[in-house]
Amino acid sequence: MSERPDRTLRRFLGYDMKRAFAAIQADVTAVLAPHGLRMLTYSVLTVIRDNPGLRQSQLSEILLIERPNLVLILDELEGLDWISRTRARDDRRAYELRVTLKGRRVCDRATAAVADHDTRMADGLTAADRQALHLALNRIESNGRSSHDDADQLSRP
Amino acid sequence: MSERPDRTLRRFLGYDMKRAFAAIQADVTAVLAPHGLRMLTYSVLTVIRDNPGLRQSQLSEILLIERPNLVLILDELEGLDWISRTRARDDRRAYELRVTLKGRRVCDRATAAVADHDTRMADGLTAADRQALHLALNRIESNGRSSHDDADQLSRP
DNA sequence: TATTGTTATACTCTATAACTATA
DNA sequence: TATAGTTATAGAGTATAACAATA
Repeated sequence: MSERPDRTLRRFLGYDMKRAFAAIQADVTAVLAPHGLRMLTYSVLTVIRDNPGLRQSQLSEILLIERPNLVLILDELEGLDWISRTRARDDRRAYELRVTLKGRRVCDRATAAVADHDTRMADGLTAADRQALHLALNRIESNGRSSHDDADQLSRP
Repeated sequence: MSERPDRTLRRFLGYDMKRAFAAIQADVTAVLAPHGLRMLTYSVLTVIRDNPGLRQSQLSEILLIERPNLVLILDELEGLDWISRTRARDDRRAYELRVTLKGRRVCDRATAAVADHDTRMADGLTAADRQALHLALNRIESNGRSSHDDADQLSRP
């Protein structure tokens, strides 16, 4: 086996990103576990915390989670009494999502732990490096959205 | 719903990375599909192409794929006659992996397509931006490995 | 007729234990 | 006894179709 056995793949941003993200995911999963959360449940809880009264369909769009998959995650959080679903007065099909007092405590502690984790993962990067990384990642995300939109346009002319 | 409903999560590199990687993954999956490949099968094929005679356990370590999961991927590639498994002469437990002529053509065409995709996803980034991004991602991957090693040390003092 | 939330289902990727055959 | 490859299996995460209640 040669010195850099994945040299062809290492030229691609996607490959480096998959590996860097796998490292982050493993670490943040371990960080969240003691709080009773996973990446998905944590991000759902946090977005509801930031947007009281949010509907499930809105949450689904924000976090790019299909509505059917969101139902189970919300069932879990509701079962723990960390969020509440209350029927919307103006549209009785929809639920308004809110984080309970208990859920707020869990969410805030978890956010502190995740912030620590994030700092650790960025060790060796300057503030400018971090900022540039955020910008580059946002650019890539947006490039992906564009090419997806293009495909949509092509398939429905 | 507020203007930036995921503002808390957007502060974290992991969140931006998950979204950027999801965009890349969706795009590269669509790019590879016409070649009969997925991300996993493509990366396996490419690493074998770069390292003829590689053993499955080595491949497993390089790509961070558990050996049992690799077996099915190799079965698939072997079934397509894109790779060959031949018993090693010096160790009759192991297989030597090689890409067939047919597999080489598929792999090279796919690599050209993935290179295109990679360029598209990096649209708007300068060569220096790209270079910095590679370095930052490698740094994060390595930070992840360190914290994992630390945990290992702690659990076996 | 369209939308909100839901159920059922299937597919991919990942992870672990236990087996076989060789070493 | 240890290692290489394999089998079986289970768990996440993700995706789509179809349904009931409501708009």
